[in-house]
Formats: sequence, structure tokens, C-alpha cells
Amino acid sequence: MLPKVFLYVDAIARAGSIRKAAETVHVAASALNRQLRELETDMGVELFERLPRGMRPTGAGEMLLAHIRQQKRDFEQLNARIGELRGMRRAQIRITAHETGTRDLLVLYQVIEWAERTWFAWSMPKKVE
Amino acid sequence: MLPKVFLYVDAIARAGSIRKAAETVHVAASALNRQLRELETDMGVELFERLPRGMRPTGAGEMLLAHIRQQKRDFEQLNARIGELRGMRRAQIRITAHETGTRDLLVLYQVIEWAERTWFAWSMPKKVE
DNA sequence: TAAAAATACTCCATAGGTATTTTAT
DNA sequence: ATAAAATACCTATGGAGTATTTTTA
Repeated sequence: MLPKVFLYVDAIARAGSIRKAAETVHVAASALNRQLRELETDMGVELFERLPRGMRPTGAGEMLLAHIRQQKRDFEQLNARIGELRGMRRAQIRITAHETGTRDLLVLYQVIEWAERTWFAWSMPKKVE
Repeated sequence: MLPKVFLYVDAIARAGSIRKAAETVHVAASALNRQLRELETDMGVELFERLPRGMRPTGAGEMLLAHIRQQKRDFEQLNARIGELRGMRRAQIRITAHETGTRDLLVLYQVIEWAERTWFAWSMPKKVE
């Protein structure tokens, strides 16, 4: 989930040129070039030196690259953590009663009994709102 | 430089509903809704609970929000650092000579003299490559 | 001078807008 | 019953492709 221009910047740095990076990301070199130039304009700084055989990151470029790679790692880690959380997701049921008479309690106990049979775990309901 | 869907997620969490968030980001509510649903599909997890009066982040949603806000701070910091770097940027000139005869040295000295008059600072040239 | 970058122009995909239906308490 | 989310359908903007020119050591 990085902005695509960040993926392009990373690819350009790795490949050493826009043309080679274009092959690795399967996007036309002119598109990579345009995206990069727009980013440089937005940030107000040159991110790569233009050499006759390719591109080399400037100081600012190196900083941005470090940022991009860190972000990528962070997002992967986030997804991993969310994956774990998904495993231990639990069902939630809600029982409301306008008057808490005996009949309501009876229904509640039946529901709990059923829930215990149906699922492995049962935890105390949390009042929502 | 966050993906726009991240801006939307943040806005929805802050506003408490898609409709209100739509006003703050000046984009139609249907667009925010679509972007969010696509993100949820991609990540394979619900990011918000749908309540009759709005949206409340789920556990995964909270995690993502923390990530988004951290990213935003990181990028701002990066820009600040690049801003500093821009202040102390210095010009680079390159002088090449095929034969280092007296004449070449003379030209070199003249260039240095001019450079010292023209700029505030002068530092020893660094051989590039 | 040779390679790669940059540009001009065109086309298409994806983001956004409007109107309507569905959902949830 | 009501407010908000979700969807269907249409429009527009921004990203991508091809061909060509410009740049740089």
C-alpha cells in the first residue's frame, strides 16, 4: 500500500536506470520518468543525478529511499499483526430487554447454553455504547 | 504522500462517519465508501463497524490508523530534513584536462578565483567516480 | 557519440459525482 | 422511521503507451 510513485522510485534506485526499472515494474519508462519528475517538483528537490548511463540517488533521494523501505516493512508487519488478530476473532451477540423479568433471563440462559455448545470459547458480554 | 485511501480512512475515523468525512476532504461520500470497501477487501478485514449513526474503527482499523498517523509524521520529518539539506546545498563544478600542462593549471586557477568571488564558500573538489 | 532521460501527443483506467436503494436500530 | 451506508450508473481526470527529441559524460 505505498503510493505507486514510491514503488517506482525504489525500482529506479535498484535498477540504476529508468529504462531497466521500467522492465521490472512492467510500466513504460516514460511513465516512470513522468511520475518521478512530478514527485521531484512536489518535494522541491532532485532525487536522482542524471548520468549518461543511468540514475544515481542524491542525498535527498537516499533519505527518501530509506523512508520508503521502512514504510514497506512497517506495512508488512501491520498486515501480519492483523492476520493474527483475524485468527482469534470472536463472534459477538447482543441481547436487549426492555424489562428484565424472569422470562428475559430464561431466554438469556438458553442463548448462553447454545453459544457454549456452538463455539469453543465464551466470554462475558461487553456493554456496547 | 500517503495513498489517498489512507487519508480517507483517517478522515472517516476522525469524523465518525463517511458522510461527515466527505465534507472535510471535499470528496463525495460514495467515493469514500467505495475506496474504503476496496481497501477492506484487499486487506481481508473489516476496518470499521457500521453503526446506524456512523462508523467506529475495529481492532484492525485502530492498528491501521496508528500506522497511517505514524507514516504521516515520518514523511513530515523527512521533508523537514530534506529542507535543511537544501539550505546547505553547494554548487559543483568539474574541470577536466587531458594533459595537465601549465596552461590547464592557469585556467584552473582563474576558475577558482572567479568561484571565490562569486560564491561565499569554497571547498576542495571531490573526485567524482 | 551512444545510452538513457525527457517530452508531445494520444488513449484508457480508475477516481469521483448524482441519484437511488438498502441496512440497522 | 430515520440517518447513514451501499450500490448503479455516468463523467472526468490522471496514469500509461508510442514515437520522437534532448541531454550528458
